[in-house]
Amino acid sequence: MSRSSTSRSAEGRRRPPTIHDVAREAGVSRGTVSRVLNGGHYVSPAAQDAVNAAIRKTGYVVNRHARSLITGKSDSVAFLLTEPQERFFEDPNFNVLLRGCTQALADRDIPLLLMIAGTADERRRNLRYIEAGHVDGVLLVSSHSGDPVVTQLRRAGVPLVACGKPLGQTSKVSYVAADDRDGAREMVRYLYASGRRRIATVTGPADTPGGVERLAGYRETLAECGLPADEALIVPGDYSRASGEAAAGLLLERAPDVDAVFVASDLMAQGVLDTLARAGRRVPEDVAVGGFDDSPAAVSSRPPLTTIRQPWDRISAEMVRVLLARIGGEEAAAVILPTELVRRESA
Amino acid sequence: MSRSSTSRSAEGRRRPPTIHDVAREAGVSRGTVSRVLNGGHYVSPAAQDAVNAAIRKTGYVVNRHARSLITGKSDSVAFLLTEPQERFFEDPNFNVLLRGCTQALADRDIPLLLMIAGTADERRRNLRYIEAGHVDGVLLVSSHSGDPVVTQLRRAGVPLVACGKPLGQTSKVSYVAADDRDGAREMVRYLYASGRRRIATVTGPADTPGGVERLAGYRETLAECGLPADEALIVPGDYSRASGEAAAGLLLERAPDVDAVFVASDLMAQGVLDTLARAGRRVPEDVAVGGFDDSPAAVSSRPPLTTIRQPWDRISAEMVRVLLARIGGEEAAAVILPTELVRRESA
DNA sequence: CATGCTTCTGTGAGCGTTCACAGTAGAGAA
DNA sequence: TTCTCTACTGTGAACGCTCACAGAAGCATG
Repeated sequence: MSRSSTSRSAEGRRRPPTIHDVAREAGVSRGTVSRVLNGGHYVSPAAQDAVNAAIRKTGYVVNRHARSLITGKSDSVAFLLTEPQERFFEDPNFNVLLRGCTQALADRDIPLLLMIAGTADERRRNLRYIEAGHVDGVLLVSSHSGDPVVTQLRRAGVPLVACGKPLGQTSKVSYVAADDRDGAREMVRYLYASGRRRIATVTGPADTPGGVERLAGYRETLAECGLPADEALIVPGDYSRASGEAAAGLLLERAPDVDAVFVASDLMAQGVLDTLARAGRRVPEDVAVGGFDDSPAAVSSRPPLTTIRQPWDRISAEMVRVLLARIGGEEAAAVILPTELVRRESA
Repeated sequence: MSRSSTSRSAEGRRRPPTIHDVAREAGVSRGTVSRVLNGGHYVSPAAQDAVNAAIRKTGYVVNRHARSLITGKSDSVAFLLTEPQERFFEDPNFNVLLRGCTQALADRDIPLLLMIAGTADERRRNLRYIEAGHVDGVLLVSSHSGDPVVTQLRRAGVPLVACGKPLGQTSKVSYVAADDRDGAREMVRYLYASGRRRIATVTGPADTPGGVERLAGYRETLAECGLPADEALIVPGDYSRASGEAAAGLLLERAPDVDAVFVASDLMAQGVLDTLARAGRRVPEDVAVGGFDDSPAAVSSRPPLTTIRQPWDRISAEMVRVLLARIGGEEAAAVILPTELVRRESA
């Protein structure tokens, strides 16, 4: 029972106080301290105060490992990114999402483990870690369909919330997404309302929900406005700036009379602007350009982009909320959040 | 001793196998399994094989909480960001750094906890968590001096590695940084060599190592080249694009004959380019512009930026290496990594 | 006065590891 | 033979917490 100083690091960290120390200090038992720590039910006010005072005095902080050992929960969640790394770098949305989630979790005192699974090997390793129960749940960012991670996590019974609707999932999995389709409709309607009649689109990848939904919204709105469906006006992209440049080139070739482009991401829209500028088309006079995301790129491009704002702050907050509910035993849920048209100079 | 199925989540996760199950399966004791898990010293080859087979068969994964409880180590590290949030969004370097660290840690099977401490309240909370010993060490990203976090962590004896030299630290703290001063010298020398004689600079904040060192390199090189030190040519910035725009405006006013600008970050350089374009100055014909960082912004700006590449991949790898060494008991260390001039069109 | 109920408190057990220690077997030396 | 040394193995005791349970009050009800 030696109480001798047990230094642990090179710098000499002291042994932190345990629940025992607090109990002794407060003149109560471990059980009572534990009850105070976990909500204070069935604890007398006097004991409450004594324990709280003792906690302050001793500087006690609960040992999460010991707690987790017995509860079987880790009180932490993973933020799992299964994108090829370029996208992580290029796409500013990830930053916003990541920060939002970190924040929302921090408010509940839950640490976030960042996991990046670009390669198959990394995926295996991270899955192994997650399936071992080292995290209570997973915030998944992986827009591509056919991602084996979703099915694997579901099979393992790990609570999961995806960002964006996971395509090709038979059974229900929780997700939070912006209303891509409606956002696209709003933008195309806006372009139409401002007098444009040859409205093209640069789409996202066909295996991402954003790619699919935004294109669908585009098509619906054209029909709604009585504009002919012209496949020459639909050019595929992959969300990268370079693909936007290329798509615009193709578009000018196939449909030189184009007077508006709805681009499925701001980054691609930047590329489109570059190409249009090189081709001598003025924006928005000759061609109006609408983006999607309202990322920092939208403000910094010349001219600044009229775009559809995705409510990333709300998305991250909702992802965390839904995940925690799911961990708490609630059923899977889908949350669709409204988007908003932001008018700048490009359209 | 009931072995009944203990479902833990809504989905019904089964109780994972323990070291006991492995031991039974392999026909050895817990101790032997534990030894295999921890390097396999003093274990017969036969036992080794039996245990490994049993691990594969049972799908055993060590319970880190139980291990941590007894070892007193968490086998995880924190990535602590103490910047105001805008910078996190704007600065693409953070992304690269974050990914690099995650990767380097993943290779050693160590999870990374992401912590963001913009406000004083967040700082307090995160420090509390860290000081409780929930992580073995901290990767600190906080360039501003006078950051109380550094001192506090040092006092608590938490192993720590900073990104960039922490200013105003009396005693030694580990850090990894690019050779800012030398990078600045190389750029200014390059501008001089290409015939420029009125070389201005837009600096970073004076309370960041990058701000201080890059300015010092600039001054030294001017002196070296025999150019007069003209304070009108030195304009302060804060690394943001907007501050670059403003700085360039001020500069054109104070020194209209400027023929080159060394800008302490690519982001600010973008702002400088904007202002120069609006003022009708051609780049690089009238004014050469040199950036710093070689961030994605350098490629996407018009014209693409000649800049100084910071070896972020190596920086993150070194940060992790140094931190783990420090956790292992080694002394504090400073690592300075060389930069590299990247020639593009702006200079 | 016994009985039940509610509120509060303390205690032992056990979560899954590692660690220190005690032991065993076999090889080589005295 | 006996002793020592090395290589290996098993066992109890922690680590710091929560949980289930047992019990002690206090108060109303029969």
